[in-house]
Amino acid sequence: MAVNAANAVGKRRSLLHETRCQNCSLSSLCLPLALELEDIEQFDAIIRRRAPLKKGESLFRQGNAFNSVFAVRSGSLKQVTTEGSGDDQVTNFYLPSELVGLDGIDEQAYPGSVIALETTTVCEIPFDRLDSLSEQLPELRGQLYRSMSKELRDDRRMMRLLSRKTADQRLASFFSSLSDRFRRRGYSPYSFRLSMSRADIGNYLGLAVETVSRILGRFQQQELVEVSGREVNILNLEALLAQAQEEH
Amino acid sequence: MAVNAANAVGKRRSLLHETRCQNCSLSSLCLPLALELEDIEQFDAIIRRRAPLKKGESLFRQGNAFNSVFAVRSGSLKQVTTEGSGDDQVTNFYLPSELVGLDGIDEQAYPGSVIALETTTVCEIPFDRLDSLSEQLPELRGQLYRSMSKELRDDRRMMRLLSRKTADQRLASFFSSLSDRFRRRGYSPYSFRLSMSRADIGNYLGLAVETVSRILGRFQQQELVEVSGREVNILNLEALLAQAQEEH
DNA sequence: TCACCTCCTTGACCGGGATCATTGAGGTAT
DNA sequence: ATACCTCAATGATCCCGGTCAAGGAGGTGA
Repeated sequence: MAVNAANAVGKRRSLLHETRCQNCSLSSLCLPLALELEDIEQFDAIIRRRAPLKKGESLFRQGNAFNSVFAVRSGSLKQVTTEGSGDDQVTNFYLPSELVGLDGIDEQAYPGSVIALETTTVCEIPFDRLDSLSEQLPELRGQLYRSMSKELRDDRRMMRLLSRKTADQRLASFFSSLSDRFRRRGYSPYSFRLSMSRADIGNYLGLAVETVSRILGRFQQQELVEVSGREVNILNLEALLAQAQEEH
Repeated sequence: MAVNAANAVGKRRSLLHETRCQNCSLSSLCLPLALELEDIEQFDAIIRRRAPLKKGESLFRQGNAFNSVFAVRSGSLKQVTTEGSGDDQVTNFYLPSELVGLDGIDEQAYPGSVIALETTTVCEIPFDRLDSLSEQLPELRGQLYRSMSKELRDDRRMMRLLSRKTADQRLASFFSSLSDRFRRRGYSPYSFRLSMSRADIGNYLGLAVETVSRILGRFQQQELVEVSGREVNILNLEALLAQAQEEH
């Protein structure tokens, strides 16, 4: 018992240290992006630390009351919306520094479940506190507007992908986009591990799993990528980008 | 000349009268939704009146610098994004009270052109003024967050439509959604005029024009709707809704 | 009134990707 | 090891909706 208490204290301390915005390697991408050091402290003060989620655990479930948005700190998640009986739709993947839950503001409930694809840590940001802080900090407010606006833009891009692109182009886009997101986060844009299954990818891109498999095979023959299970090696990023943007 | 000047004054006066938020029949749907009367006046003060757009004229073009968001006052518009050479994509239709341009905040440029589908009037809301006003008026800020959040949610719904629904379901959804939007605005949910062409509808829904035509034909045979040119009569809204939501 | 648009409808055909079915491969508990 | 399970790859078949082609239909200007 005494040991447990000591552990708990030690754990809390290191957790606090690890998770202060001031020390966070993601701060140049995350919400506090535009803030001065002293403002970051204010922002930091409203953030709640969360125990890491294990693979498959949900951050929240569809329909849960909306209270907070979350910034991904490490790991990754998927957003899944269920309509009717068992017809799931993966509507987003979230990587570190990205904001989860913004689409719940309007109806004060989350419109989809968000599920960890691997061990994942997030920062919880109670929305009412964020809102009132954004009253005092115009930069924070601006950053919040920008985050939502960017998500809108990304959504439009996704719609274009879903309504106009072939299966090949969809996968090429998907890998290009992942590559770019990893690059921005300081990881290798050429070599990474997919945290989502083929089924998730297919569902997200509006394709059958079989199609995903087949096209990955084709991409390997064309020596665009090298895929082994969930390990991805991009061999020819330019060609992949070209594929992705090709006219029909 | 004198006559013209008199006309101009008269016109301006009536325009002012017509377009004050306090008198606007849309205020219960529009941005000032949550505001007290005196706050509405503040909000009203930052709004710029615009000359009506004629059919086919653009409110702004893709790539134009972002300065304002716009609230539709009457008429309707489409948002079109062009990528590469000539490959247009209709990403949205806007009806009265809806906000246009929110997806331009992030990159300070509009990601698509917005074009009037008929004679259309809009209220221009300079974003920097809106932002600073939102600092003083928490309700306005909340409403702005909600608007963006709602658009995110609608986008997710659209993605689901594009990636999982059959052509029939897409058109059923489209008509249901239009019907609902008209109802909320106090128009008949059963009988309305489409301001967009079949080509626009097809493009928006990710379908060929021919498919749109054929399915409209089928819907008429099934006595779900009655369509003559752009006049629509919904005969069986329940069945249409059922179609739209059907599992696969 | 006629020619000329643009928009819409309808028919015939074809292909990309879904679906169904089987096999392989990796991971884990017994 | 073995059995079991989930995930991925591959083959065979089918069908929805795209594409191509050819008319209507309505609107507009000379």
